[in-house]
Amino acid sequence: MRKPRADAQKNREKLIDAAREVLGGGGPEASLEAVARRAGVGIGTLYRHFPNREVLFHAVFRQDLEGLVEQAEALEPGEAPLEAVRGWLHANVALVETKRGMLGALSVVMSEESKQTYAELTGRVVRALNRLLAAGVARGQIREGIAAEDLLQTMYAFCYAREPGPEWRAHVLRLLDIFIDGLRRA
Amino acid sequence: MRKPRADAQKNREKLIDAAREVLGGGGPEASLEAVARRAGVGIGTLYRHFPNREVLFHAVFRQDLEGLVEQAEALEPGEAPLEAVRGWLHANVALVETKRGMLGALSVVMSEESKQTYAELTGRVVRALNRLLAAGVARGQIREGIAAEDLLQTMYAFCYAREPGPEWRAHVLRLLDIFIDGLRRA
DNA sequence: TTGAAAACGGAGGGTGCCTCCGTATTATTA
DNA sequence: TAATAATACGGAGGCACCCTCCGTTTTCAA
Repeated sequence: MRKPRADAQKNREKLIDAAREVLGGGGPEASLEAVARRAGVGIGTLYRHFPNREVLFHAVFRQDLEGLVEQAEALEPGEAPLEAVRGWLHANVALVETKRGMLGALSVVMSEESKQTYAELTGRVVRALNRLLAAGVARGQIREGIAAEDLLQTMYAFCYAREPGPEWRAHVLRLLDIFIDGLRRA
Repeated sequence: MRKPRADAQKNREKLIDAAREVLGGGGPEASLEAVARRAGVGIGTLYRHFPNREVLFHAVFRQDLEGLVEQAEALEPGEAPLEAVRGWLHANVALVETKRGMLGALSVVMSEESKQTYAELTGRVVRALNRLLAAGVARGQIREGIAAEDLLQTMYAFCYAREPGPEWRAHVLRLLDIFIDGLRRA
């Protein structure tokens, strides 16, 4: 088993980046040939790396999710742990905004492998958020009895309660901020 | 302004029926050429009647909705008004089941005309349901303070709370039946 | 340096979208 | 009823996209 070729890896990256731009901007229906063009790569190369649209979606989404997870793990409670939480939730809302279309197009059935990957990633997020929450509680800044899952669930509920539109993000963030303010120790 | 041609009207009907079958069964992405074939009509005829996919969706949906409205208006309170309500709600769930994909594909922006049409149809449904509810209350069979809008909202909430799947309909109907049982005068 | 493994690109066959226009059908007029 | 004008029909054709296949090019390792 020889070392993977460098050009293959580079093209893979280029394709994922191109897909993020093209499929994010033009909606999940955008042409895969446009993605290949944007990546400066032949259509055959795209299909070799990603045998269908969905696999490509997953690759983009997984990479973005990983970024978000790392961001969460890098957060330091510092002076204002609640503000750290707020910032991270805002970033997550932004991700939902760009990925909504793609996520809707993902089949409900995932491979065992993807399921495991996602479970692991959300596990890491939950641990990171819980660490921040615990720090806030220890400092007497955040009320007790709140779990990371509560935050995530609330955030997704706000995201999906309203249909996409020009005001969507502002609306979601406003509700979210009210909720976050409610987390402060009275 | 002469009388509309009979063949045109007939083809329009055939196309709507074909669209209901093809787009209902094969999902909203199914080919419009398949719809035309199924209707036994040229593709040009389809496009003359329905300049794009969405207009065709609306036509199918509007017709189904009209059927449901007429069904509601035909209901007689009779001995068991609550059972009449239950039957109608079940029919509505069935409609949601077949139309879910299509509805999702409908653009959020509708013409003023469609909006008015739908508003009028739901108005008629509300009146019909309220009539049944009032009859039930008068007979002492249904608790007071329930409005048609409550029923519709509850039904849609159950429909959209769960993702589509093999158990979807049974699950929705079960929750709905529990709710309806709760409407009985204690 | 060299050759096999790995990856590349894009032509090609299939399908769908939508338009356009010559042909056929229908309603009206005489 | 026959002629005519309005209306509708069908499907060929042009374009884009999907995906596969394979001759060519690049890379890695011996």
